[in-house]
Amino acid sequence: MKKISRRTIPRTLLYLRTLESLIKEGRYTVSSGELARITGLTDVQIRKDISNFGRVGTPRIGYKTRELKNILKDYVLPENIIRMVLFGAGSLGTAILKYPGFRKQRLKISAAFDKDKRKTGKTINGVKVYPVERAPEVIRKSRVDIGIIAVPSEHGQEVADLMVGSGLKGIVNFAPVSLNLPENVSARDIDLSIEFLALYCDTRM
Amino acid sequence: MKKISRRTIPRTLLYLRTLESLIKEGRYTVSSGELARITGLTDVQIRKDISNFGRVGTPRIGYKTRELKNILKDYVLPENIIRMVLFGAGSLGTAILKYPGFRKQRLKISAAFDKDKRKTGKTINGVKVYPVERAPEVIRKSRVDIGIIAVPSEHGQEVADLMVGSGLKGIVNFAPVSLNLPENVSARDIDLSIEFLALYCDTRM
DNA sequence: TTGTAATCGTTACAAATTTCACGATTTTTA
DNA sequence: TAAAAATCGTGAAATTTGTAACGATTACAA
Repeated sequence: MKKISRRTIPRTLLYLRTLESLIKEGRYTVSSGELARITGLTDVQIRKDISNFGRVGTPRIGYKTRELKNILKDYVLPENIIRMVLFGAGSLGTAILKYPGFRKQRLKISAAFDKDKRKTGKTINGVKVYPVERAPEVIRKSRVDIGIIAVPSEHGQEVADLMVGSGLKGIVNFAPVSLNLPENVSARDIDLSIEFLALYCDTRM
Repeated sequence: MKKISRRTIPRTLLYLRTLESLIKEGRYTVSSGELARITGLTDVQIRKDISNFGRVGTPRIGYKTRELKNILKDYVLPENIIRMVLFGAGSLGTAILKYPGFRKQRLKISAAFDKDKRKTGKTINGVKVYPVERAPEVIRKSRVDIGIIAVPSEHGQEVADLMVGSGLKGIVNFAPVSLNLPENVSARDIDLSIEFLALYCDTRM
């Protein structure tokens, strides 16, 4: 299995999203050129990315939407559901729990945790909110893959430590703080202020 | 003014965040090595990024936290407040309206818009929710820089068109759909499913 | 059946980004 | 005062990423 370059992965997920939308519209085929117009990337890049996954297109026609979707899925989607847990049932945490886009993807939030006793015990969008103390136990019991940090930044590190201690290997961190993590744990930081300010810089150049 | 490479901008914003935190702890100086340990980047990359902004460090000492902060600010933060508007006052929109990290940065949401008459008229965290029809008028009146899309994906494009029509030059798009935008409008897409799935791929490699 | 147009896949090329290596500078210490 | 230690800044090398060019392939039309 060919090694896939770091940046092609999110692009491939984007192709998948696009293909699913085209399939829903009833489209049977699509060319790299059209995918380029839709996604804002270039046709060459799309062909090159797809060539990682084998010779799958047909000259003069393009790609069969369903076939390409299935091939890409093999590389970037897991066979089973990805189980996630969420820390922090504030407004951001609640928004994540209610996010409708996870259902189609194979993403599922198994449990949520919060420090605040007024929030624990509730169920938000079908997900139970436990007190943080129960996190290690609940995580171990249900084979969780990814943890989400949606707590105030001053508690980010302690929550991260708790996750690492419970065996999680992937963290998505919405708290605007740099986490100190062991080598074998992957993280993805989403700092809204940085996203917005970076966009602002883009508009000025 | 030297041209700053695309990827150094978000890193510079990260340095700024880190410096502000160090300053709050009372630190006067910091070395590239320590910034590297905190942020997870390498010391060379940090020195090289900073060298874009002039010779500001002192050998054997490192960087003065306040001085470096002020210099970086000049390059990546605007003089004035950045005004933003939000489309979609659902749970994600509400979370963005309540996001506490914007206050320290120079980011301010001036107004929100929603289609749903049950949501309009309210005020969420001090921000008034208007019916979408009033968007062009409100945007023009208050010199807005950036628009945020937090509506269901099937309405993403129409909202984007409305934003472009109202003169916005930057869009942050949380809807999992590719927007068709004119050349002169910058966009940043944040698709939560893609973020989570990409992280999952990272954990498997 | 042959020619033509559209599109893919791939090799070579270019650009951007990161890493390396090391000289220069400054503080501290002997 | 001279040597040592720590750190910066930077040109060059290496790597990664993206782009261009173009031959190969296929469907379709004449």
